[in-house]
Amino acid sequence: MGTFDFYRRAAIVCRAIPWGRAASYGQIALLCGKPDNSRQVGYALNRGRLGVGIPAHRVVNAKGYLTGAAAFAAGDLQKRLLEAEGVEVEETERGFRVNLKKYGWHNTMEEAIHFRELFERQGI
DNA sequence: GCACTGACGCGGG
DNA sequence: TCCCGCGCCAGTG
Repeated sequence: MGTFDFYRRAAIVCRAIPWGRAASYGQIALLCGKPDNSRQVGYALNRGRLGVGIPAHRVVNAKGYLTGAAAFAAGDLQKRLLEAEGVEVEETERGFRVNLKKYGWHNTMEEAIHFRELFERQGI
């Protein structure tokens, strides 16, 4: 799988993040079949490589920090978008943070298999 | 090819 | 829990 296909997969996975939930870069990379490519997920979102209609505000780091907040139009836009979906965002010394135990997108085995088969069918 | 970068993640202390 | 160091990998000049 090349990087182009990886970005196509990432776009599909990101669009599947449920309303009111948050997913980590590594989690998305894993669902795309490349667990070591978490950094590429951040790169793709930052550079708009995943196309339009991507709920980028639902992507945070593994500890729940909104590490991509600076890339939004306003400093607190990502925070407000999450709160508008009912996701509590805590303000800490080290930045905004969400509790992934409570608001994380906890994937089931069926979900992971679904994506794998979907990518297989689409040849990506 | 080389060095450096970064919306990252993990394990150890 | 926090803080580091290290590994990771595509992109960039």
